[in-house]
Amino acid sequence: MIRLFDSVFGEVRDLDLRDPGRLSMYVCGPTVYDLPHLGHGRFTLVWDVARRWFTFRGLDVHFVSNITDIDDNIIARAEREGRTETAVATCFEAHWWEAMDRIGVARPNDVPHATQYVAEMVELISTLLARGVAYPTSDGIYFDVSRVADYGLLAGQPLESLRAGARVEANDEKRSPLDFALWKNVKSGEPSWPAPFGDGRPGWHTECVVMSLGLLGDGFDLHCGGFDLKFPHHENERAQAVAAGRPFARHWAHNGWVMVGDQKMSKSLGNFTSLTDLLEKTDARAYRLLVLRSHYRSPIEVSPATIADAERALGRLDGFARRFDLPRLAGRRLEVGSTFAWPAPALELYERVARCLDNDLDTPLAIALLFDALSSANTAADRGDESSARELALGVNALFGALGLALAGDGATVDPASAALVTQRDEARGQKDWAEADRLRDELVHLGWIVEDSASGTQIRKS
RNA sequence: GGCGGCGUGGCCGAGUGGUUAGGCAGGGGCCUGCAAAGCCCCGUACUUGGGUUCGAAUCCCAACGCCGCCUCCA
Repeated sequence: MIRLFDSVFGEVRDLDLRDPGRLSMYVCGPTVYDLPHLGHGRFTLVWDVARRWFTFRGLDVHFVSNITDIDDNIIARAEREGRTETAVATCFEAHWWEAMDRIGVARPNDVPHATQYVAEMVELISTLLARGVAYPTSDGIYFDVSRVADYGLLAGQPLESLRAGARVEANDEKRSPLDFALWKNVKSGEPSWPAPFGDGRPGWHTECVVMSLGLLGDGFDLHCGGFDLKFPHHENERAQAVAAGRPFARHWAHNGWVMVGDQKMSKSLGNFTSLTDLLEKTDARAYRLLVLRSHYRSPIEVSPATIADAERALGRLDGFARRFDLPRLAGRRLEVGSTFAWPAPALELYERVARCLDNDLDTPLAIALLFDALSSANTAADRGDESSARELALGVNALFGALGLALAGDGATVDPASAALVTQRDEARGQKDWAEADRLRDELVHLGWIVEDSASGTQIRKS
């Protein structure tokens, strides 16, 4: 049984699925008006890991994540740069997928785009108007939050206390500061779609509720996103579904954010680093390992120091993969646990790791167990027990693969000149000509190789 | 003001009422011609002050410090 912290109940609960064996999950995706930043990297990695693990455990996962391709920020950027909104969205969506590919985030089963669902949004807004839970103002259609009895469920506080903390908005026709725009009336020069209540464009909160229900159906299993989306975004999505009489997500899960120093990385603070920049100078797997080493609900510190730390740890994993010549797993493919043959020591490891991950995705504990197993395998190999060492190593590799972390066992191709130096060095060593052996090693190092001696002779790899 | 979270060894980062988290860095050792890799050992940590308990980093109370949401945000 998979258990996950549910944001509504504030506790870890059994994942109670709509259809046993099948899991429908929706993750709020990006608004494509700028390069993806580290926060995007974290949430996509967290939910990619979740999806991979659920799949590994045998669930048939239907994973949907959207692209918001129309909103104020896109319009503003288009205007500033003299491009069309479509051009801006297309450009940054391309950057998005490039980054996703590089950090090894598997593509969702469906990627709805907001602009493709406008007709359904218009329909929902019409329903809400007909039911009297939405009302027009001079600049659009608003949702009346007072009409949803349990508004504040996700925020964890009642409407009245939310209202007390809301900032005062000057000169507004809104009935409550908490009411939100379902539809924004067309302004000159801005893209718009026709609607019986006036041409315009949809509000952000309306997009996700329509797309999630549209692709996953009423009462889908799991709705995920960053903690900062819990309120008001998810609250408002839910409010619309409830007001329209449609069962919404059965479970809610939220991930912690990326910290820069002591502060949250956020748009308003302008302190974000683009994921694209990070990937320029870092092995993308290091970011995945960094994410895996802390719990998904905890904040993580991403800095040159923590990234470097993860890179060194990754180096150890890669050395392990080389030692046992492990097959490279976990690319675009989602692994399924039942397809692996688990020898006894590996099976025990799998069961222990599964206990951690099934329990609210405790990846840090799982990683700790995997590092322990790695040491055990090395120890076994050191004392000459090659076969059980290898069995355990294969298990470690399969489990890292399950989490989307490919251990790199395959070395770089060795050019003939370097290969010749290796041969000469082995000969020199055979004759105990240490001076010559050291000279040849220096030469290889100079060529950019890391030189390691082993029982089977000189091994080199790129540094 | 309301709601929520956090404070762990040099750094990152888990954790549970009583037995080793783990990684990285550092020190010592084994192995090795030397090195690298690997293995073994070591630092005996838990913001502060009370309390509950045979026993608390883990539960309760208080204090201090920090962060977040209530506005765009993943």
